Amino acid sequence: MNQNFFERVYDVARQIPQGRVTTYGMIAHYLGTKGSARMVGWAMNASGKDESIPAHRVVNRNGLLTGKAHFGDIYQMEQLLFEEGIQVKDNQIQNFKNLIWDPSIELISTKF
DNA sequence: CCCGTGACGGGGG
DNA sequence: CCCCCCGCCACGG
Repeated sequence: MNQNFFERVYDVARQIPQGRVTTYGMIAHYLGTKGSARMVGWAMNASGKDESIPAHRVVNRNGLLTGKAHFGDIYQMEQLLFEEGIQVKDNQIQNFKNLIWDPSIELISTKF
């Protein structure tokens, strides 16, 4: 089940619509591993070279760009979001609540 | 094998 | 608002 974990994370991440964002915790919760938000972050870390995975659309529960240090340069994550119409100020996504895309709500539970 | 280290999050003070 | 603690678990030293 664990080798699939990263892939399951990536499958969810790939479905995040442009201009929307989700959180590590929401993905973990959707996958049924509520307490493993950290592993979602680890998965994003490992996804680094795969450009089909929109890692910039995954932020922490407060809408902060806590993962920006892992992109090419420290402005890359913010830049990618900006190109999708998302405003960021001091690492904080503006209008965060209205941009959240929660897989547990937005996706039909087709797991299995 | 033990241990520190996190792109995290919830709870409590 | 701030801080600390704990659960989580893959990975590297």
